[in-house]
Amino acid sequence: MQLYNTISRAKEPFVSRQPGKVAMYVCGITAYDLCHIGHARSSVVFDVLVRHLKHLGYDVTFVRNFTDVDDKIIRRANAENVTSDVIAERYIAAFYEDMDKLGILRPQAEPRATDYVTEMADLATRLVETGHAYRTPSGDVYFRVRSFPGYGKLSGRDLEDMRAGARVAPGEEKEDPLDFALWKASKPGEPVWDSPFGPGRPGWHLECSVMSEKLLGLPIDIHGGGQDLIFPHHENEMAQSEAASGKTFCRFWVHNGFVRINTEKMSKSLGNFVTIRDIYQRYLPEVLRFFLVSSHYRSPLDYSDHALDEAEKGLRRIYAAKAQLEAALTRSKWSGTALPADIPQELTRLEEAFGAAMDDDLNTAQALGHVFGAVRLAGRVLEDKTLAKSRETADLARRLLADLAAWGEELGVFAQDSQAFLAALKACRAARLGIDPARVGALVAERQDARKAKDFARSDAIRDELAALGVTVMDTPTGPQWDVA
RNA sequence: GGCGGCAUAGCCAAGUGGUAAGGCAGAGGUCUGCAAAACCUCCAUUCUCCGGUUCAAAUCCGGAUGCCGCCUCCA
Repeated sequence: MQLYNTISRAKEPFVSRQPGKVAMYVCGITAYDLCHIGHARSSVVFDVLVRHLKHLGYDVTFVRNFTDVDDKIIRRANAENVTSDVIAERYIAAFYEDMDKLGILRPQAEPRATDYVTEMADLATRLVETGHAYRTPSGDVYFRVRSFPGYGKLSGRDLEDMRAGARVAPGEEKEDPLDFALWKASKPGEPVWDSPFGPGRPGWHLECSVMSEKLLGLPIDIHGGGQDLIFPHHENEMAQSEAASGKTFCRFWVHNGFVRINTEKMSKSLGNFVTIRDIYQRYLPEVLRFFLVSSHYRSPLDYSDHALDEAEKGLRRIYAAKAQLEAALTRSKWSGTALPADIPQELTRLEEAFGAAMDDDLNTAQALGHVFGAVRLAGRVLEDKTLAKSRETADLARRLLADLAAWGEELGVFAQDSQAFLAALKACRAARLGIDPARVGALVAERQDARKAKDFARSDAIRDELAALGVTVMDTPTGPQWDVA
């Protein structure tokens, strides 16, 4: 497959360091608050990447960390008068709750920074010994940026440009304003560990360097995260790891685009974030996931209720097609009518196109276009009264269902029982719009009585009443069905 | 100030040299008591604007305009 590599700014053919095996590391969350849609996007993007690599036959070792020591966690812990680990545990549990509903597969390892403090101090020690880092009188340890010639190669800037940046303020004890902390001397009210540098705590960038090397070995195949991590986090990780090991740190750097709200980045600092839980109150988790995979992972994605409404409609149509295919297969007698050859050929084309889209830097938006192609194909065949009875149609329907399952496996959608999903969706939409199912049910029954009595004026009047509530009625061979308009 | 990205129909969104996927909305039709759903058909001679390269450009180059991001914690 082709994968866009941030460091080369180009799509490259993905080749793993070891045939058939992929070592992948993604920066996880800092556990200090509930996750928002931006976290959902990042998680879904790398989940889809893992799923696609597995589909291609790779044995994927996926590591995603939890940052459980950090300024923001400490601040929150102090505000609530509890320890940092209480805060971290709380938000890690919340993370799992949110992400499990989104269908995010669990990684092979989920290391926590606090379990690797000794190794982090060791790495800092090595860097000091080799001249890549230095200690300060107050007990901090800084990475010496100018000791690493490649600094800036990931984010595409050079040291002089960065130094010219007006907002880089020199730290009092730093040799260079760009030097960053590997170890911070202890301060009152902060978690503390012993180290060769005295009591303190590790800097943020160190944990990913240590845990990726320890759990995966260098060079790792894929390192992922949001685009906001490119600088300084990933640049610093790479500098530390490569300076210490002399090896390439990572072969493919993959970064997802931001979720925006009113064309601005959604972020904690701007305060314009919507939590995953906010969404779950009004939309099914799978709707959120479908929305997230409906555009390319590197593009900015504008969040709005309207966009989720559209995703919901699209997903509903696919599940409705799945239900229709399943219903068609319940027929007991089949005819020998031949299906026109172009129909299975069209499906073959769609199957190939889906795979090609996924192989092209995970083009899920294009892949989804082919899913809809299959949905239309299913409708076309099932709509034809003669073809619908054909044994060859049954074969095609089974193949379409298998395709939907396989495609859904890669994208992490379409896996639910179709009837259960459609019922849940209906209930969710009714609740969102304040529609009372009992009242609707009574009106539908009343309308059906009127229809049986051929009192169409009355039945149409009831339908208008239902429409005013936001409900549409469908008369099917098995009786009336209603849904939220 | 430095570095980078984006600009495609009413809305969302694929498409990196060969003549504009897909979804939503909309119009007409089939079906239906009428509808809805589903299906069929239609819906960008054109890709922010101005130049240039080329037989050929939404796609490459230069410029303009607008929006966004990173440079500070951030997926």
